[in-house]
Amino acid sequence: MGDKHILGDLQHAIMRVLWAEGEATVARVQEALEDERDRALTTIATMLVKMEKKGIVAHRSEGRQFVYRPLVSETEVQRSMVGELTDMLFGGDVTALVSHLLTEQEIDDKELARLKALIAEHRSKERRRGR
Amino acid sequence: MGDKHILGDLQHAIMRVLWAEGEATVARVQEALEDERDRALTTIATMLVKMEKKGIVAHRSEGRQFVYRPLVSETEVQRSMVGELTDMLFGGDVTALVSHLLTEQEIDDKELARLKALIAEHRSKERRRGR
DNA sequence: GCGCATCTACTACTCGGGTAGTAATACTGG
DNA sequence: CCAGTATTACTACCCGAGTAGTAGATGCGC
Repeated sequence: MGDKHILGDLQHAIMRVLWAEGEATVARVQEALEDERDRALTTIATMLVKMEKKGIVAHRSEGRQFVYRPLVSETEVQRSMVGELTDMLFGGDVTALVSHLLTEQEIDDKELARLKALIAEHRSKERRRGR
Repeated sequence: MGDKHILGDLQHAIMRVLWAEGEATVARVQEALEDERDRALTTIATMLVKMEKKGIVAHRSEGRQFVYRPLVSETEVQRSMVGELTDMLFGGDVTALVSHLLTEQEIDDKELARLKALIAEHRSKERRRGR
């Protein structure tokens, strides 16, 4: 649970397929990833084995092929990885990260407006929850 | 320049020392990192060689020891790594990242207030620049 | 049933981060 | 000048991500 769900590129790409489809065979994963890059079936299969060993996916047999499903949610992975990065780059200070986003990452007025709305919305949500 | 300044844990720890001190010898870096974890001098030295090969630090000789200095700024590294993560986890959508921070990462009222202030400040800055 | 296609299993290799021992070298104190 | 110390150079590992070939098993078409 509280594990480090830090995924590499391919692992994450595979997870995205599984999250989107609920579950998928090796062939299906490969197919879904085909436009991004062409990888051998065995590459996907090997990776899935490693991922299962790590405990982030599981499989069941359907006929003679394996159907894989995710064991961690996208949100969990996001939390892990964003948290990791925030710690590493900003000493765990979330506002420092947001500040960086505002000043160093290109953000246009439209996005800024959405951010403002997000924060306003969040505040009211907090209040509604009785904070 | 536009390179991928994606650093591992140790590399980043070393960079933090160099950023803080401007430049430092191997021994100084090790000393600064001592409280975090005890690593052999040669570990730091080897890493610095690899980092120099990557082009993110450089050294000059002072007597018989090397004095290393950073060749990339902290901001550049933050931009690279935050950008990378934003692409990987949120399809490049910065507002999605902020939204995640608001809903999934624990943010208290004080931080929220600071965020609001940040955004307000940023907006006025934009306006001042004539956007 | 034979042969071909499809799958998984196993094995192997590259690469970069991380860690460190040992060798060579240069300096320093007595 | 000589022994010990500090410092870099070289070498060697381990590990996990990623990539894929080959082998072995299993099902399918005819």
